[in-house]
Amino acid sequence: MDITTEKLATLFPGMESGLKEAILSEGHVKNVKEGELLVSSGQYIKSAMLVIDGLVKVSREDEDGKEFLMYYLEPGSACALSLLCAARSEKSAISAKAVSDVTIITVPFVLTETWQTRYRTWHEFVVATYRKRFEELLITLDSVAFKSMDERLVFYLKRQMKVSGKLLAISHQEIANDLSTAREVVSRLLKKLEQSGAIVLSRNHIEIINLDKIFD
Amino acid sequence: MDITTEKLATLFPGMESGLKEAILSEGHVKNVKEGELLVSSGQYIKSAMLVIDGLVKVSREDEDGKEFLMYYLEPGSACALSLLCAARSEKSAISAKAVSDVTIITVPFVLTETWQTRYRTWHEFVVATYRKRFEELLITLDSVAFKSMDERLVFYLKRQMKVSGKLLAISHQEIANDLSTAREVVSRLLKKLEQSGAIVLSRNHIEIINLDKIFD
DNA sequence: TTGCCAGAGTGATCATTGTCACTGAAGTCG
DNA sequence: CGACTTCAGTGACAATGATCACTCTGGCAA
Repeated sequence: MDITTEKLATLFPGMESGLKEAILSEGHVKNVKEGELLVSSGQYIKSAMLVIDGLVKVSREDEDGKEFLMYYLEPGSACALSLLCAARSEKSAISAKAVSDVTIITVPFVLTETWQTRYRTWHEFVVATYRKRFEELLITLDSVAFKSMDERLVFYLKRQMKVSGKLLAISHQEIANDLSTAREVVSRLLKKLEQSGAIVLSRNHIEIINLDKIFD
Repeated sequence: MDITTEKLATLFPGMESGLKEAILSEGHVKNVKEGELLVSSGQYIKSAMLVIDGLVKVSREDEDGKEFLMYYLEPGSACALSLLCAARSEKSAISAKAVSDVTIITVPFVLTETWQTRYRTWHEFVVATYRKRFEELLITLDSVAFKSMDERLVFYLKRQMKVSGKLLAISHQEIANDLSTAREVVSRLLKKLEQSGAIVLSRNHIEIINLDKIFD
């Protein structure tokens, strides 16, 4: 893929032009096919990653393989983890997976560290990224801590709708993984939502009609 | 309380001396009594807060008053929230409470923003703080997402022990709040821990004997 | 076409947690 | 010393979610 300064300007509006040029000249463009992992659990990260195209799903995994959706990264966002590099974690770890075909730019940390002082807007970008991820993580935490499964499912479907529209090509099993529960539970709750008219179920996909009537 | 540059140097080892002087001259020292709130839920934050003395408990609250322990702030740490200022949040919010008598230094954001460029070590401190809180939040999230109540309780007691020693002056109700569950549940599980010899229960306090035998 | 398989639906049952309704027990303050 | 209040213990029961054991269905491949 060909990435221009204009493209970067649209994705990262606040950045000064010198920084954008540096990203283009120093960064490595990388394409990742749908379904592949950008970061697998337990791996060391030594580059910052900027999402240019596609959708990235960031999950947490525990020691025995259970996983858990944290948030999605859309074009114009960076992987905070790559920035914070929580690498030496003991038990649980993080994985990033391409939901669609994805294009990213990677920049070694050695370089981004020098950017911190050289480019004011890089620093701003890093702090904004932290803030954004922190907030998303808090929202995720809220839903786990305070909500029951049916509410969490509705919340999940709303989030899915935001990133991929009203027609979701996703299996019950996958939803169950993201919510860290069992497929049967998801099936039953989806059935209830269908009966209430909020969604329509078909094999391998779910059509969202209206989730707003459900709760709040 | 009298705060010297030496005191700051011990608490914030990495900081350049100019920054430490700036903190002393520009910051406001504030004492908060045990049990009082530094930040109450839903409030706007317009200053950074550096913890000098005492222990601060940071919790999340949802719309109907249920709360939830996020992490503790010890001397030498900053409130990331004050740095990220997630103020405009809709439903849930954050509160910070003094567990013991606390001394903090507050610095208006207007000032800290200029520090970002003026003092390299301030920027480093901010990023390190983000990273630290993010990791702690992830660990909290793990325990909620993957663990059952008895495991979470043990995890909680271990964390308490780290911040306040083997003798915990805390009621079952308070533990229940922190874990976002019911007092009865906590009572029952504590009883089980006592029977297994891991702790000793008394009125208004819990003595920790050995939590290591319990789970891994 | 037939057979196979992954995804989905469902009932039965169990374990965990939440809720209710109490009883005691230990301060504490007039 | 009562009278009150707060904290803790406990049994009974409800509700939620996890697990097991199936069946059913549509699509794909041999």
